[in-house]
Amino acid sequence: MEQVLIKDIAQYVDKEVCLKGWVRNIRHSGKLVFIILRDGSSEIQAIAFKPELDEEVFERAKRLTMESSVIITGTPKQHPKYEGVYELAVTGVEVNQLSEEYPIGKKEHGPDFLLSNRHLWIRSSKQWAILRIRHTVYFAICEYLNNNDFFRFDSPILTPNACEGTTTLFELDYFDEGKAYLSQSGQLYLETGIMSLGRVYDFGPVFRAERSKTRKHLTEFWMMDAEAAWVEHAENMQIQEELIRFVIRTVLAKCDKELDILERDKAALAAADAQFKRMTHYEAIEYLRSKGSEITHGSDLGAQDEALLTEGSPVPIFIEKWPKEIKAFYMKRDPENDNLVLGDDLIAPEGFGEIIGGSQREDDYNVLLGRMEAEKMPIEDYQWFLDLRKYGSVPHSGFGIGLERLVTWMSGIHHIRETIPFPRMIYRIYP
RNA sequence: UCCGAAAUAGCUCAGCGGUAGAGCGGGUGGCUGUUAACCACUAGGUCGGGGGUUCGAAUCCCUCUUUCGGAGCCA
Repeated sequence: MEQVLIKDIAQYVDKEVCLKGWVRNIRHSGKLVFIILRDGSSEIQAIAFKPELDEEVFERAKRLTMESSVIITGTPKQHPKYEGVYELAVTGVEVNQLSEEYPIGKKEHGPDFLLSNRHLWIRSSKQWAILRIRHTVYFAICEYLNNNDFFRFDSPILTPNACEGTTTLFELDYFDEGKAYLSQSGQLYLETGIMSLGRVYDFGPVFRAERSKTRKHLTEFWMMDAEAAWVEHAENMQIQEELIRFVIRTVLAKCDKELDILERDKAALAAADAQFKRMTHYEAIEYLRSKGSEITHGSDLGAQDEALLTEGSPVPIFIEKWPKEIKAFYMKRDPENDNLVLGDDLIAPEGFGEIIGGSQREDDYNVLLGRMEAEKMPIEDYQWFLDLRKYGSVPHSGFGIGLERLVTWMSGIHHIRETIPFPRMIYRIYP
């Protein structure tokens, strides 16, 4: 008998098949047992009817518990009430392992309990949907980049120095070489790659020892950094926009069922696939002040400001040309205004906040050295980075996307902690 | 780190000075169409730890611990 996945069940109507999976829920009604079986690919209701089964098989079905692993044989049928829904008329039940009392019940649970049981929580349908969207977003990003001449260029996770300041690094002992740090961004290494491959990206975990406690922060998260030679500020934003719009389209096309499970507003997501707005930092501050914000020129945007800015906008908004004081040392000066840098942040609509930070990079040796000295950075540690401006420097730009932030937005969920299998937060490292 | 909230059955919570409660989950039984199924019965608690007030504390006060929400920083 053929073993099949539940997602393919429609192709096997009236043919006896074998399904291997777990019991999501079970209900009895006298001579009937209803088993919700899930197998990773999807779920189906299996029905054991006493008069049609051996006493022993029916008893086994009746004794199943939530999350037991089972091998069920049966015949797929069209559901008597719902068109396009299939159920399985059970012919055989083999218990692989009978689950003990399962901790996660059918009623609501608190976040502390669920996070402590994250290893089991991921089986729940919403978590299943989010993890599948994460998978889709991850590969959509790679697909777009691969199709646009970017090459995968993996940055190291163990690094001898900081990318942007030194207050938020996880520190560890590295043999006799002194301290090493967990990477908080692969960007500086990525800049070396463009001189070999032209356009490159990395995608992996990065670490920030910030004592942040919000629904948008993790201490370990996955970031995609992209970097391209000969690309300047305007084109950099164009690439970001095309990439994000490609991700939106891919998620809408491939994750319809997942979005339904999460009750995501798909129309809002589809509406974001249109020309993104662009605002300078100065314009953004003016706009926010006109809306009643107390924010001043020269300040960074707070969470409330980001929400206020995107309120009523169906599309993401680029904030570009930032005051140099509040942005990183490696960003290139705006040729039109020496006080500004050619950086851009992309703010997602619907209050999901910043999902991309990017910039054109400073490519002049002396200007860059000046910035680094002004910030009292240890120049000797960054000699390799400065070398890039000595040997065939080119205008170049890049950006970083926080995978979990993007998945939070796509999924329309409240908290970033559900977008990664095992979230790492300031007060949580188990399981 | 700062501000706020919470901790009672395995889970979600009610009880807020006078005998420890419900729903879900567990167990036993019933039901031929259930879909967070339903119905009956049943087991299950050092009320986060410590100290205090009181004739009497889950309840009031102090303290510690843990967690949650928010801020700052950022993706």
